[in-house]
Amino acid sequence: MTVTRQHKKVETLIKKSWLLDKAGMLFWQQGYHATSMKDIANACNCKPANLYNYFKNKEDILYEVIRSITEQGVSSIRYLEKDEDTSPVEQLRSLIKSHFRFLAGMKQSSILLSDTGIKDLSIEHQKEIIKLRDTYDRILRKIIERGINDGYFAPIDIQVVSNLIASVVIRSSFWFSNKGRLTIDEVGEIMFSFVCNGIWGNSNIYPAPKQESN
Amino acid sequence: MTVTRQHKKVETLIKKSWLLDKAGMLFWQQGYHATSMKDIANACNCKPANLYNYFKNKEDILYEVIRSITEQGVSSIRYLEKDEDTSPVEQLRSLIKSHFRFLAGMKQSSILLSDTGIKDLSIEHQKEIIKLRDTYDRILRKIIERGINDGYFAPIDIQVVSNLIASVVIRSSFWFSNKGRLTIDEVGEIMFSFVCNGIWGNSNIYPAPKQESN
DNA sequence: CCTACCGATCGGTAGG
DNA sequence: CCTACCGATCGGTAGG
Repeated sequence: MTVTRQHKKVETLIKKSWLLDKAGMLFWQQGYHATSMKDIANACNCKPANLYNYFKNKEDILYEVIRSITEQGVSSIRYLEKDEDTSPVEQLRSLIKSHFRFLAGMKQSSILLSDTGIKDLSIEHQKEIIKLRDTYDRILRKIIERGINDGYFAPIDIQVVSNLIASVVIRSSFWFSNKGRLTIDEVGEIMFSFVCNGIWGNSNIYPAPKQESN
Repeated sequence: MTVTRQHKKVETLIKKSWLLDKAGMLFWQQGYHATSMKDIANACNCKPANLYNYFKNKEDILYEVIRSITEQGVSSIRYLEKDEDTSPVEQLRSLIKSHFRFLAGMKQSSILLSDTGIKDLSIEHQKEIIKLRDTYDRILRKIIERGINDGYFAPIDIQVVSNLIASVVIRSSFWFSNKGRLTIDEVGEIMFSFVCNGIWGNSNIYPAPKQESN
């Protein structure tokens, strides 16, 4: 009995995440408001009314889609949070490449959906998503801070520069194409080099702690 | 007679651009599909039917809004196109600061509307907008190319790096706030320094032509 | 620049 | 998971 009930529950969850995947694809392709419950139902081979057995309403579907994407994004770099041993430079490289790999790897350029869709969420749901994003920012800022303290990076404005770095990675998932000249990891490497050295610095030399001479 | 007719025409154009301003604001705040013709009419103190005296249909309004924004954006840096005398470094600084000033200066973070709205345009309209954007990319790439040839910048991947630079500027208009700690020009300066030197380089030294020694 | 109106579609519910 | 149905609103037109 209990086993059967749990089995039912698991099946429902699997089906639910499958529905979310279909809905997310449509939201991304057409936009939230341009996608009707009928559209979603058609993509899922069921009737609109059935969707209400899985979700409270349309906004609830959007929320679950965005939350899932955001959580995955944060998860892709969370392993860096507790690590205090690795050099900040290597951590930054990991963060950039991991996050870019995640963003560019999705068939959907999901970030656009998150950016525009957030305003269609209830205030409570908006807050939850923003809280999740803050985790990402916190990890990035901590790496930069350590890098500055340890003499790897110049004494830059942490707040602004962490935003600049995130901007590069996030926005790049926009123009990147799998069919292009370069692979995800090649672009990731160029991106890391750009963040470290800019367009002036030598792209083959990565930061090492500065000498305390001058 | 002719004078009166022209006068009429001018008045219509003024009214039209006023309507576009109102519509653009709504599209940006709520999204294209979430904004109804009635919403626009209400904001313009008229009836929905009247809007069809100025625009063919709803898509036409969106097109004119996006085209206007994109044209203004390109115009803000077009003065750099023919200039071959100024140093590429100074040109890059100008481009970054001009474009960022434009983006951050609008009450609307209009880039989001352009990004998401473009898919709601007809194919022909999409092509026109993309063509306009190409002008921007071309100007930026030319500056970088000159910078590399003249020895100001490292021999970087022009295509990728120009995308990275544009990403920084465009995405930054997202998180920038007028009520924040820094002014538009201060952030612009940090942005320029970041692009030139990365987080490793000294933020007070800008590129000078490299010596041909090694 | 308006009133009056159109068919189509929307998100969501009742009830099984 | 469905059929049947709801009131509300949509973009757009006719005609003046």
